Amino acid sequence: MLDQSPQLDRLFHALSDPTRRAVLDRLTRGPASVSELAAPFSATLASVVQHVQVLEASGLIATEKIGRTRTCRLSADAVARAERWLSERRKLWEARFDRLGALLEAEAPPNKNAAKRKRTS
Amino acid sequence: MLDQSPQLDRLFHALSDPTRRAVLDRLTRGPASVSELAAPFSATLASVVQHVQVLEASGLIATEKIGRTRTCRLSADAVARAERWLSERRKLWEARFDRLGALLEAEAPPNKNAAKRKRTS
DNA sequence: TCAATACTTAAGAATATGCTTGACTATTGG
DNA sequence: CCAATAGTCAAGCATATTCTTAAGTATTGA
Repeated sequence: MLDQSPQLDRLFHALSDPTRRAVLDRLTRGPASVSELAAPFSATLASVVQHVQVLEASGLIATEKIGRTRTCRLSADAVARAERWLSERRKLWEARFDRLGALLEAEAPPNKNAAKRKRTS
Repeated sequence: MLDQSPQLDRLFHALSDPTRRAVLDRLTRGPASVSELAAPFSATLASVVQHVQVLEASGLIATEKIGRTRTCRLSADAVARAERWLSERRKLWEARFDRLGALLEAEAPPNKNAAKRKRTS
């Protein structure tokens, strides 16, 4: 299994900002230029350009510059990737929960091998 | 529709760190104490405590202190909430993509009302 | 050609994050 | 009681993030 950490880092970090999520929301209604994305916000164009760069680096959107305008569009792939990561964990957890059952769960003895050291470097 | 921005901020921010995601992974295998969570990492206990606090504030995990040990467990609800947010956007996007079709999509004229000002405050 | 448009880049300031060390508190086993 | 255990808290530090302003580039329409 390859290490997809940096990619997931960028993906979830990109999603953690409300302005960027609003940009994604706008893009679900279709492609838009950077200026169009900036219009609804109390933000300078430069600021929105930076958000767009973060979104593009995360893979959540793709952009294409034609003439002097840059058109941005959502990339369903990256959204699906983040969704899948979450889905896998939720399913694992729910499967485990189902196996044990609520009653047994309530009295399950905690794992016994505690950490012996402060660091593991 | 209530503003769930701060909650989603915390949720995705919590997911954006590899150590925290590893902690979540560990917790899909069952509850664990803070020391047990710290054991696999090159991190001090204090550092892991801080990550646990971030995860708890995001709602992704719940913790309970019994005696001197704090037991952490995954909260499927929050995971499902993040998953749902992504799923909604992906579906919107895919639905739109399907409606237009790949061919029409390739020549769809971009939205015409461009931004006229730098700020909207 | 020339001014407006649509970014783009750079630099700086304010704030947030993540990590470390060190001190401190609460429990627990002997 | 006492030492070890499991965490907790508070600083401090380095880096990252986000926003702003200002200046610069590439296109486009008249």
